[in-house]
Amino acid sequence: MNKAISDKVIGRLGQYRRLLGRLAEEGARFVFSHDLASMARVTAAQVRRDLMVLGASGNPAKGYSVSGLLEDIEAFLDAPDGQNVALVGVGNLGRALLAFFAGRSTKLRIVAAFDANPEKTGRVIHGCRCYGMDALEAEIQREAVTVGVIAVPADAAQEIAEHLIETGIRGLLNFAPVRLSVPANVYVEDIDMTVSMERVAYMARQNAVSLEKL
Amino acid sequence: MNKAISDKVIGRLGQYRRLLGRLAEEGARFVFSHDLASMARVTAAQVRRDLMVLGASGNPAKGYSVSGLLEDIEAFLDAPDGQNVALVGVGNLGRALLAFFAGRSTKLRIVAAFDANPEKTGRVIHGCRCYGMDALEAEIQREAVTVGVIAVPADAAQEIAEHLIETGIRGLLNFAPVRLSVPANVYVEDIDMTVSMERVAYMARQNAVSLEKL
DNA sequence: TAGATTGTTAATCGATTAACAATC
DNA sequence: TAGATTGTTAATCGATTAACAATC
Repeated sequence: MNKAISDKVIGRLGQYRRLLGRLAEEGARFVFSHDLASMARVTAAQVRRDLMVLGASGNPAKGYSVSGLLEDIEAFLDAPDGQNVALVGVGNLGRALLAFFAGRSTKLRIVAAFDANPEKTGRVIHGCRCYGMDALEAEIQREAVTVGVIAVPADAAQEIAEHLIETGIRGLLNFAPVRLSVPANVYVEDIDMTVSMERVAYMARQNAVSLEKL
Repeated sequence: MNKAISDKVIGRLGQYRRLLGRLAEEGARFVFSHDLASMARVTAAQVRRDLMVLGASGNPAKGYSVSGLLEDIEAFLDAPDGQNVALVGVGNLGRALLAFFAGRSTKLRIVAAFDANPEKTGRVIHGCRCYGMDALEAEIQREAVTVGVIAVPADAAQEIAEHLIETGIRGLLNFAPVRLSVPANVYVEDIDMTVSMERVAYMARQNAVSLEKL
């Protein structure tokens, strides 16, 4: 029924949560839509609309309750029992991801890492055990993994994606610079650092040029 | 004058280039819009529109020339003399980025890395020299850096961004999970892995649920 | 030629924003 | 109360897609 909620809204809710967490630490009890808006770089109307979608409500005099909003967003975004994540590819990027997410959240845990290179398997990196590719299916099922992270070279990514989907995974975070072809019931988010870097470079140049014109 | 070109188009052109590079390696001379479309997960009309914006043209009988398109996209996306990039933050992620971009492109080079931790400076990592923060301004000017990559913890990111902007940088790729506040003439692209991971987890759950309903 | 694709305009779609009555 | 914000609908905006004449 809440199928209509787009991934953009989900992303913004994630951002609001982070800001609210910071506000809660600072001891703030209430927050207005425009405060969240300026911190998340969206409009106040957008914030109100997102919170309306969420079913959260505020008060014209005080704004929204920080703790209430945090609870509402958590109830919406998080799986009650958390979700387990598997990482494939323990190269530089893979290890950075393990470090980045280690202990960051109790709801999303990278519980297993996999690599084709035997030198990288059999150890524990940033608290995560690394297995060979032959252990993939068994470990994913044992740990009830629902999210896969692909951090392998471009030419291996499609095969790995198919392998992960076969085990039942329905969400992939893909760092390989290729477009994966997947069934419609699998969500893929691409983080394409090559494209991002090129885009930033182009836009930087445009901004530098427009500066010269002044 | 080509100010109207959005960053979305820039991103797609980057993707087309990658696909075209692969096609060129395979020896393909010509390509139809629908071939590029299926590989880049967009519509054929979208591809034609993007190429029209670029000023490239094709032929109803043969399609587009692979090499011609590559040249056109390069002429559009790349700075003739290349652009230099500076990385700030030589942690796990920073080192992964150095490895990822090392030797990948002759047009975009990470020419200097900076870190506040003296243990990380004074060495060369994946071909890139690492400096202390005090060398930032001098090195950026010496190397004529135009793009900055921020790979520091969230609480240091805003300060670093301001520092980079002071040196004249107009494009930032930000991996820190904060929204940077920057002047309008600075382009920031956020790669927020926390938000991405949460979104994938949510969508994976939705897809798993809709699967159960069948 | 017949059939398919390009180039480009018009129509559609979805998301964002503006607006304002209701509320505190 | 007066002033500001919330909740929500209507208007706007921009990007995507459909459509089709021109072209090979």
